[in-house]
Amino acid sequence: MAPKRRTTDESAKTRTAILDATEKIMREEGYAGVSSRRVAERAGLKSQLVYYHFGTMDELFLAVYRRTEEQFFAAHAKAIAARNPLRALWELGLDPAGVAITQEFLALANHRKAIRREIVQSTVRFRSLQTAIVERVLEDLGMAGDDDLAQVLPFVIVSLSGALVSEDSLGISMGHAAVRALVERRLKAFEAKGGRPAAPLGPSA
Amino acid sequence: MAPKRRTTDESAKTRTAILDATEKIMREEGYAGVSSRRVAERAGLKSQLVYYHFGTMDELFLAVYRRTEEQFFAAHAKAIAARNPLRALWELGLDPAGVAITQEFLALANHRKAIRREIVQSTVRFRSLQTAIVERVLEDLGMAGDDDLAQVLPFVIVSLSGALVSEDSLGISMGHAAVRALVERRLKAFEAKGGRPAAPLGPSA
DNA sequence: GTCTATAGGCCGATAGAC
DNA sequence: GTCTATCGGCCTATAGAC
Repeated sequence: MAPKRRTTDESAKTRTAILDATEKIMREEGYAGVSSRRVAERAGLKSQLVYYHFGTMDELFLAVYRRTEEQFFAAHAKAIAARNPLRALWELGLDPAGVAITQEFLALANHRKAIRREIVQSTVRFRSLQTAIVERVLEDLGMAGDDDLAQVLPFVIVSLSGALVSEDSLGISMGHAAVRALVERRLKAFEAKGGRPAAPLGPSA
Repeated sequence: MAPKRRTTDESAKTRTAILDATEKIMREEGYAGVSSRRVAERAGLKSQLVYYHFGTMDELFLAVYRRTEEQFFAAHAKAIAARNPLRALWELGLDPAGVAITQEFLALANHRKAIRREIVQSTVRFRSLQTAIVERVLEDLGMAGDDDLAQVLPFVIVSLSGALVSEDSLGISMGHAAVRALVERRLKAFEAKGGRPAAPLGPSA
């Protein structure tokens, strides 16, 4: 088990080294590449220290997840304060580092119960936050009350950006330029407050 | 190594049993749950037979992938022939079975080189097929030549449906109703040939 | 084509010395 | 808090009998 009292001293340095090594391996080789021995090797220490500091591998994964979550939350706070929060959200979703680690944890959630609970909770929490951000944007545009749009926009932004980045990392780029161009037009329409989108996503004649 | 000459006889039955067992485990526990021993146990035979018939675990994964790919291709052929191919594509993307196995293979592609190549190729192939389907729909609507739309629509349809199903499987449903409603409106607009979408995804006043 | 047997490796996790 | 030593388990893959 992890010690209840973190002695404030140099134990924290070891913990951080373990967390860093775990995160790196997840990014480079996926969660399946993480083992106590390989983490320790990366961090330059013995594998048993992983168990001393985190108890089980599940708890290690959770610790990495919580740390990532905090960084993600901070990024959202910045997005709220941005000149165009929608664009900020879009660019946040296009960050390859964020997408890679998020997808690893999603895959992990698919077959580790303890981790699934945590991920479901935090996904809902972030979606709520994003919805709130969008609601404020809509308010500023005098479009308040369109609850559907406030829920749809974060979902679409996150899904599309995630898919783009994910395919990019595999070397697939087919159709990406067209998708980015479309989103760009929409974002500009929102920026030119009150403007109608350049081309509705459907038949127009 | 797998035998070059498949003796047409009962060897094929064993191969199929191994493929079935592998696919089931991937669906239920993810690719990380697949091992020669567990596959064999599921199929009611000895683990060494997996190596006799497929050589390595990588080749086993590839064999399962190719089989899945064929089924997916057949589903696309059906979609082409459907009354509304766009809706058929959307419903194809909402099939939980298809999404689950696709995501497992995508995760696998992230850290198995041999499998990545195959998946990248087939993703591009399917995207091309989907683009062709959409192009034909646009032609019928007298909207031919909008290359951007023909590329964007498949990407959006696949991304959004995939995200919906993926979250559903984790028990997340926040905003899903709104997204489905929006897509429904768009699909209806395409069906009512020439109709304008009910609500453009952006500021309208 | 299927069997038994086995080599050789990495894994999570624990016990106990210092 | 970090070390050495170790247990028991599951893994990929191969050799060789039938």
